[in-house]
Amino acid sequence: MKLDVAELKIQEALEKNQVILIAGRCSVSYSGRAESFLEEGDRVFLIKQDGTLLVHQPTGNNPVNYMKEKTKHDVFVEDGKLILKSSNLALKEYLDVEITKVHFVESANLDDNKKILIKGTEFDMAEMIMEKPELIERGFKPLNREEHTKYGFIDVFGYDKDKCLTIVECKRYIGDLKAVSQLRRYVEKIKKSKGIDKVRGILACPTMSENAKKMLEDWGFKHVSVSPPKYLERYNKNQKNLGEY
Amino acid sequence: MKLDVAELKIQEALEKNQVILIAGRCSVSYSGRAESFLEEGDRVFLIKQDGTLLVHQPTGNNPVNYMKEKTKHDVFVEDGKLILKSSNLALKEYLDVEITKVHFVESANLDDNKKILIKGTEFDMAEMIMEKPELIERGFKPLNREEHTKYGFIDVFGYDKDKCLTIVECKRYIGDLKAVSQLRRYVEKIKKSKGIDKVRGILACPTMSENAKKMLEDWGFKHVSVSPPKYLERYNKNQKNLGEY
DNA sequence: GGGGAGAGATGCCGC
DNA sequence: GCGGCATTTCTCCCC
Repeated sequence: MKLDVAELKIQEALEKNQVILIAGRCSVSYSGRAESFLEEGDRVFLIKQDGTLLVHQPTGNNPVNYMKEKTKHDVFVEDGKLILKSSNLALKEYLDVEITKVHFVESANLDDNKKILIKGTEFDMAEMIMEKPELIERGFKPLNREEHTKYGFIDVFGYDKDKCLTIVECKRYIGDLKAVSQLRRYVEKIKKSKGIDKVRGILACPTMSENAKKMLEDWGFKHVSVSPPKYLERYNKNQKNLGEY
Repeated sequence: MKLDVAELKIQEALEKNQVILIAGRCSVSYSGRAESFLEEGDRVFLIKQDGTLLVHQPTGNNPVNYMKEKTKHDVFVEDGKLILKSSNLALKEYLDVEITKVHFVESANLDDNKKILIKGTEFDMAEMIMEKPELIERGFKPLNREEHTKYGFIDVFGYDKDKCLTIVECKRYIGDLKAVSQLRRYVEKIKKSKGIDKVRGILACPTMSENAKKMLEDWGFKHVSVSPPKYLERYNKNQKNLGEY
C-alpha cells in the first residue's frame, strides 16, 4: 500500500475515533519512564478508541512498545517515510515510529461495553475457605475476609481450635519467598497492633518452593495445600464442545 | 464480511502461518489456569506466527483474553456463527470464540528478528551506582553487582566507610512495603550465612511510601534517593522532533 | 524445568 | 491521586 494512501486512511480513522490496525515495516523509538529503540522490522500496530497504542512483533505475548490511554497520535509522510508520532503529555511519554512499508491498514468503530467475568482467583479461594474452613484445619473459625482497614490486606483471619488468632494468606499458584515474607509482615503487624504474643500464620496454596518451605518453617508458619476453585470447569480430554454458560 | 468468506481467509492464513487480524462481534469463553466468560461485543483478534492469540476490547491496555505461543487454532462455521476454537494441550488451556459478525480480516507474513533495547532499568541503576558509589554514601565501596550465587539476587553490595557490610536494593519507582520486605530478607540471609551480627540495608529509589518508610526505620535500614539513569533523553517541552538514534 | 525477581509491569479497590 | 496487592501476570536469567 502506498504511504500517502495509508496516511489518509489512518488520519480519517483517527478523526472518526476508530480502532485502527496497521501492519508495516518500521523502527520504533520510545522515551518516557524509560527509553527504548527497536530497529527496523515488520510489526502490527493497534490504536484503540481511547488512544491506547500497542506495537506487536509477529511472535510473543506482550507488546514490544505501547502507549497508554489518552495518547494523541499524529501521522504524516516525510522523506519518503510514514511517520507516526504518539505523545502523552500528562505522562510525559513519547513514541515515534518510522514506517517504510505498509502491508495493510484497517479500521472500524467497535462497540463493546461488556466486562469479563473471571473465576478461580485468589479472592475465590478466600471465599471458598470462608465457606469450608475445614480446608484449612479442623476447628478453624474464620472471622473475616479481606480485612483491609485495621490490619492490612489479609485474605482470611480467624481463630484455631485453641482460640489462637490465625492469619491465612492465599496464593493461586506455588508459594514462594515473597508469599512467606508477606505472611510474616501480616503476622508481625497483628502481633504489634493487638499486643498479642502468639499469632499463627498459614499459607494456603497448591504447592511451595523448597526455599519458601524452609523459610516458612523457620518462622513457625504452616502450609496447607489448597487450590483455587473452578466453577465453570467443563473441559476434559474427551469433550470437544464448551456448551453454554 | 460474510462468515464463510472470513472462514476461508482465516483458514488460508493459518495454513500459511501468517499474522492474522480479525475484527468482529463475538463472545469469548476461556478455561485453563482460571476460567472466564465475556458476553457479546466488538473485539479485535490477533493471531501471531507462533500461535499466540490476543483478544482486545476497543479500549484498554491489556488483552481481555489470550492464549500463549504454540496454541493451535481451528476455525469453522456452525449454526450461522463463525467459531474459533483455540487450544494449548501442553498447558491445558482452551479458548472458544463465537463470532456473529466479521468487520474485517487481514493477514500477512511478517519478518522481524530485532530485539528491543531498553535503557533506564533497575539493572542500569545498579550499574550507575557501581560507577558512582558516592550516590549511596560518601565512602561506600561496592564489591559486586547482581550477586546471584552466594547470597541471593542482591543488586549491589559492598562496605561502608566503617567497613560494615552493606546491601543496596534498587527500585526504579516508589519504594513500598514489598521492597523493604525484600531488603530485609537479603540482610537476614547474609547475616545468617556469614555469621555476622551487623549488616546494613539501603533502599535506593526515587521516593518511598510513608508506611514503607516507617517499616524501613523499624528495621534500621536507610533510604537513599536515586533515580534510574536515562541515556537517550532527548525530549522536552519545546522539542518536537526526536532526531536520530 | 524450577526458582527468584524485574517490568516502561497493568489493573483493581479503598482511602 | 496514593497505597497496597493480585495478575490466566509475563519475561528473563540462573541453576
